[in-house]
Amino acid sequence: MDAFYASVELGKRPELRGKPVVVCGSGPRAVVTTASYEARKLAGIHSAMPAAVARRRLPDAVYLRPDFPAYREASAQVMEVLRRNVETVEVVGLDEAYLDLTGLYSPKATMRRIAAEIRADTGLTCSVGISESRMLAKITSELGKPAGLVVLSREDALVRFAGDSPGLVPGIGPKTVARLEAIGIATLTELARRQASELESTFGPRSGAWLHARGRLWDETPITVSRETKSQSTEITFDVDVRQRGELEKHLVELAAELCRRLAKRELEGRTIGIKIRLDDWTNVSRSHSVEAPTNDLAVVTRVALELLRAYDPQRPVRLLGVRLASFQGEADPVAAESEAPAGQLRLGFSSAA
DNA sequence: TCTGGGGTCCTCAATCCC
DNA sequence: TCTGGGGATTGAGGACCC
Repeated sequence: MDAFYASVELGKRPELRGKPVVVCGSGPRAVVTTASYEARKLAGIHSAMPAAVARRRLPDAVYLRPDFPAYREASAQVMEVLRRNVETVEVVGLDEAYLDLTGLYSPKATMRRIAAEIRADTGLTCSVGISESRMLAKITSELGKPAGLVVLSREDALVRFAGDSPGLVPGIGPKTVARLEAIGIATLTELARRQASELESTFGPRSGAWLHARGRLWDETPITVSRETKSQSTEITFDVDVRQRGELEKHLVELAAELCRRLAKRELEGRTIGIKIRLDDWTNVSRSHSVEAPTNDLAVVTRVALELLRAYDPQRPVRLLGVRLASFQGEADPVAAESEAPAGQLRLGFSSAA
């Protein structure tokens, strides 16, 4: 979806159309969640940018608090359109999905129709990429933003992106780009030319093999209809770093209560209770402990979380505090039953409606 | 006024068990 | 009995994504 949160806001308040709109939190440490294309164009505002920087660059933009219930509602409508048109839909976050178009007579016509339906039902636009794999569909969908539809084969992509940074591939982030550059790899073509053995010795067997495949824009990740929840967490970044242990413990108790409330709602129970701490110097620390039996019991989660905090006993001011539960038991979540897309002999096209 | 919140997956080391 | 090699599990840390 294009500038999803901002676009939903524009639907709620059409009088803002054409103006730069930025969705972000209100605190001193808030970051930008979404910027409308006007805000991007005018001042280079993008998601994850500190809200304070955005306000300095573009004081006259419209700044809005996120309204997640509205985004969830809009997202559900969009996904409903996808599911009524295509059998295998993998939802990734509120504003992105992969569709298995294998076997369709005309993937392009189908996606044009779906995009039009989404627009008719929700007033929102999306960008579509159609290609031979999940990864290529995603890369391709970026080319058409906003509201575009692009079809690109792997063969054409290899030519088109030959001189681009490997960072173009989803999953290759800034750290990996830097490590690749350090061994003389700055372009996709250079990555594609390296032996698997060399990449494996630098990055380890799994990551090396993965990079070797991605360098040739090769990807066989299946489209999976639904995924099991592996963990759930709640965290808070304080407006001002916290030094007092008592205050930290008070926040931890509140976080545990919030987490348990959400876990209970989804009937999730887990064995591994963890805490996460970010200190003022940005070092991250996590501690966890596994209990005998799966639980979402407030008393147990709170007790273990407090024990972990007391054992670690932060020696610097704390910026962020979080609680997490993981190692969930099998079929606790009714919507989480795993199901995989049919393998599809003739992989004509996958598409991403990112 | 520098850097959110909610996730997934991977690596590596230690430990236990077969 | 000694030794070694695998798995599986835990725990910590980090990269990455929406």
